[in-house]
Amino acid sequence: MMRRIAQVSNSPSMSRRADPIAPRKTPRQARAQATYAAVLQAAAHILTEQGRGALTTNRIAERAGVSIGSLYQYFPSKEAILADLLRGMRREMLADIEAAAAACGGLNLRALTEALIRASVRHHAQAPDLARVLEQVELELPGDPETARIEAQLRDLLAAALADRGVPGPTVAAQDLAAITKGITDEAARAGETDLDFVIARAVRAVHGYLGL
Amino acid sequence: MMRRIAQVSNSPSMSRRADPIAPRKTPRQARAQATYAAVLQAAAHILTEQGRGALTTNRIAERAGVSIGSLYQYFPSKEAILADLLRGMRREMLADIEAAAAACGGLNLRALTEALIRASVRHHAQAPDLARVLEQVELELPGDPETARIEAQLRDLLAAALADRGVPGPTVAAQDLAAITKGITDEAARAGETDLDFVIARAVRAVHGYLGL
Amino acid sequence: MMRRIAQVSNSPSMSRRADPIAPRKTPRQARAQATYAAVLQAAAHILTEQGRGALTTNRIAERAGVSIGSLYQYFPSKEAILADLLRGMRREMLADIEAAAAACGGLNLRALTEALIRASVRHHAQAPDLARVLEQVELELPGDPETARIEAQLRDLLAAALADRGVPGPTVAAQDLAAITKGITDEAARAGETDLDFVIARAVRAVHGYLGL
Amino acid sequence: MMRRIAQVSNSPSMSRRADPIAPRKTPRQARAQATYAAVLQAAAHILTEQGRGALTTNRIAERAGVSIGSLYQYFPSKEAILADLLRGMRREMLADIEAAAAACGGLNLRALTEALIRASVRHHAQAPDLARVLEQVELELPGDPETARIEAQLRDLLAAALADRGVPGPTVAAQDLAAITKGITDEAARAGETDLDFVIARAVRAVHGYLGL
DNA sequence: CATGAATGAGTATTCATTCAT
DNA sequence: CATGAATGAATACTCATTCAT
Repeated sequence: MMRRIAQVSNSPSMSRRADPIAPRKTPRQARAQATYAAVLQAAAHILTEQGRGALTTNRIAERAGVSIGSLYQYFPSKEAILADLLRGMRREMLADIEAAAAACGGLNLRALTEALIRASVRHHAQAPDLARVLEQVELELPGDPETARIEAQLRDLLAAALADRGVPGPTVAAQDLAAITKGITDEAARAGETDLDFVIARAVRAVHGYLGL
Repeated sequence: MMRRIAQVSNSPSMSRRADPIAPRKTPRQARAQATYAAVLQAAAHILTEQGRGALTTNRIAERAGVSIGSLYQYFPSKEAILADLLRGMRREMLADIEAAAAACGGLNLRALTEALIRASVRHHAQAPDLARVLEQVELELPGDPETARIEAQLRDLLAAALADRGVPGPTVAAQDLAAITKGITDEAARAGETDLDFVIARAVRAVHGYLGL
Repeated sequence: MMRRIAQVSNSPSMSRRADPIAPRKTPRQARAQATYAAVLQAAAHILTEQGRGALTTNRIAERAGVSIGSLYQYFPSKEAILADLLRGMRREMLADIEAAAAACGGLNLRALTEALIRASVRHHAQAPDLARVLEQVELELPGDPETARIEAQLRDLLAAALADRGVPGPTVAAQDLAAITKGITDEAARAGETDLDFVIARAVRAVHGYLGL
Repeated sequence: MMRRIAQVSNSPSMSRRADPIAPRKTPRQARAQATYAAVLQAAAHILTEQGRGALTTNRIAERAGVSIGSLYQYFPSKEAILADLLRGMRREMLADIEAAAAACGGLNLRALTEALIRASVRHHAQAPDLARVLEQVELELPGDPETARIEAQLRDLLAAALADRGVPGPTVAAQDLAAITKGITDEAARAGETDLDFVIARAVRAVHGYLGL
């Protein structure tokens, strides 16, 4: 699978002081923007290459070519950096899936699910290690409302699309569809597979079978 | 899903001094056996109740009612404890699946896959948090040959069973079957589902669809 | 006890570059004066409301509505701000005591001491927290000559007044008079007392007793 | 004034885990006892010689000839060390004052107050800097119940003794007696005085005057 | 063998201060 | 002059591991 490292284009909008996870302040000047992005980039790199255990704030700052003090100008804690990466990943995923769904407006269930799975696998395949780590991290992180909102939107989008096509129990079906796709993709990545289309085909077969198509 | 905490009856067979993950020495006497098991028990408890971040060797020793020195008599490092837990979990899983497969000797593909999925979901459901954490841990741990061997056995067992019933590409199919089951089970656990049979039914539907049954 | 927050009208007279405690430069323009005063105000507020541990230069600047850079235009260091506050407090105190002493030109010892104690307690009571913190700070601060001069003036003023009325050992007596007043006032503030006149009465009784009146 | 550095014989009795100020665990072995005492000794030294700003945990450990890890075996935080020193000082003070009071069982008010003042000044004079710093620190520290209890005992002891001798408003009088003594002693220490008897005489004069003797 | 005291490298985070824009 | 981004030494505290008793 091809790799493209990170989703670093998050644009924090408000300066929320009390929240330990919200970004600390909005970078206004160009230099500040660069620092902000560099920190996220560096964190993503370290996570994918060395794993969560190796993610220390000093290491992030060093890799970002930035002082530890600068890092803390923009992120109130290490967890805030992780939360930001996760948020960015979810935002991208939602955008991809929304685009795919929009492009399938009038299509039947077969075509729709295939398109969604294709988008999903492609997305996961870009940075499978990062995705896996961030999903692990999500379980320990104090929930970020923005992230929760995006995830809810994703679930609803999927469930609505299935409901439109007359799938019974669309909520559970949406969950299982996502779970099947994720399961097959992760395991394939772990096994070192690189042929995306093959992975997609198998996920599609499982989902279509699950839906009785 | 019901919970049953731990798989603590691992009995390491050889004393391998250089290996940082292999158990340090075989406890032969009763008291030693008890200490050994208590450490694993304690580690499993802490992992499920407080998460990986809370797992410290001192805490394990305290919870096990053992001195930190004694802990290090039996395990050369914290990672060795985790590796031991993982090994135990895999051993159990292999045993369960082997039993299920043996009981299905002459059965057709439908019945076989259902039995296997049932065993697998049941297994995961016993201690889903522990399983999840240990699987995360596995990615960072230096591979333990014993664990690798068990996993290979599991894959081969599954692949062989599928091959026997004429499934094409049995190795990939085995991987996907496991991935689908794991994906649906994990996501169900995360969503807080407790109706095991419902989860099993959905996994079976997906797998049967995948296999074209 | 009533509270009035700060003594912020210090007007530094000379530009002494090498001294780490002397104000950095004389603000001549109106805006500069305002900035200078705002910084002192902000520092006093933070000290009284949140204590010395919360006094950071960035926080001072923020509260003063001034950039951190501007703060350092006028004060060479955080200690300089504290020294300036202390100086201001001592100046006020000297002014109050001088006024009281002047008003008592021909009075006898009883009346004089009572007037001085009254002025002193009143002064302390305006901002007891700030006074206490600044006195703590004084012990750690490299001595500021201006402040030292004011304190010497105070001591001399008191000693002279006592000497004029025939008190033997006027220097020691002056020191003790101040110590008694400060001791009783501080302890009263700490105990949460609010009746200034009661505090004054007790200090007067002790001092008069001490002086054999 | 003579100096004798520290009150290091505190003997923590119970292991109270949640309290951020209570000692962390009771040192059982001789080596542990030594470490515990060395930390307190070192902290007292640094406080008196370099002031509170210089009191860092690493510095304490270094001066104590102990690793930073050992320090944290016995004290859960830096504040706990300060609280322990304060507690020790209060314990000593209470013991001294109790002894003095007991020795004055049937004495009249003049003799009693003189004895108490003598004890108090002597106590303060042993380590006046340490006493001052610890009293400052007390204001910021989360209150330790043990310390509060001792201080209450001290106040009550004094008030009762005064009440016994017919002093009106014995509680306020006790507070003022202590305040006067402390005020004169501190200021004398600050002025560099070394003649304890002279200090005592002046405090006695003020207190006797205050009490109308 | 068991104990638990001791170790110290490593971690997240703060804050006084500088300097390019 | 004003701004605020950047700096990095310093701080409190943790935890895997060792070793004397």
